[in-house]
Amino acid sequence: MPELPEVETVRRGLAPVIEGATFTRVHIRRPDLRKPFPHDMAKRLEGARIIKAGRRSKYLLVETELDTLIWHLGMSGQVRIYVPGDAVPPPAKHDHVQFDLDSGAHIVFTDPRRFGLMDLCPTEELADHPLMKSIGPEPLGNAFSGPILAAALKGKSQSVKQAIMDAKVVCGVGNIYASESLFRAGISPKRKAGTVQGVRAEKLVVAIKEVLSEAIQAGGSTLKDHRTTDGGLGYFQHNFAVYDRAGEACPGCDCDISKTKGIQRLEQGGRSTYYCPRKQR
DNA sequence: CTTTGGGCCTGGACGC
DNA sequence: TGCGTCCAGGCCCAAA
Repeated sequence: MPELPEVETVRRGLAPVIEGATFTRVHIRRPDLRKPFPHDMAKRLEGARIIKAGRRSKYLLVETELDTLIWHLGMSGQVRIYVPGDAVPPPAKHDHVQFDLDSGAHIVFTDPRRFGLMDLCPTEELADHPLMKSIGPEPLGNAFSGPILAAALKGKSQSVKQAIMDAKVVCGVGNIYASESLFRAGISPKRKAGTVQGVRAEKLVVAIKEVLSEAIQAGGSTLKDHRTTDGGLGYFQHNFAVYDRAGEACPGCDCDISKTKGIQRLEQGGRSTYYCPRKQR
């Protein structure tokens, strides 16, 4: 399910298809996902021209002349794009929302677990929207740096893994990329967040930026023609160093796996963490 | 204020 | 084949 790279991949797939187009019809096939849809969502979008397909954290932001559609893919959300001329199949069980555009394109949102979310907000009030206003720095932006991360972690007693998954510290880092980033930075997921300062914080920031950027690159390669897209993982899962690899050797491992037992899995805050106890301290 | 734990949903993988 | 259990990429909220 979508972490930031997957959401960004979807955004890049959507942008050339929807920017400049106008919603002609919005089909809403159930009253809610994680939260109820705005009661007038279809009415407010139909006839509105799309200015931009944006993203903040893991939220897609479809900006129209008046309102911005705030769109979260949840755990299992997928977006399919049908360009003009494509046949749109009849709605499947979990196809909850469909957008028809004046260009003849169609966008279908599928979300079996229904942890996704859609809301509307007048564009000029977006920054004050409850879902937007307490989000921390974008991991790929210049405002996310070693000193900024160190300051955000200072005094925190929780684990660094849980801390970097807190969107107020840095947004967009989910369960997979938290493990991957910590491995790359050589930092134990169990380390107390407050002790990640100075060079460690700098290394972690670099690792997060690299891991997310590489994942976006890999995701982008799966939709070269920008015809279809989905909320899946692209090809990056083949590049996971530690995630879901308990018992395996980590990349570049030179220890005796029969003795060290390789990559370890542990549970933090009810979520799985994967790490190498020898390389991460 | 920070931190933890439960809850929201369905489906797929696995063991018996 | 079926049934139960566990697990899954996110996030909010109540409670401590």
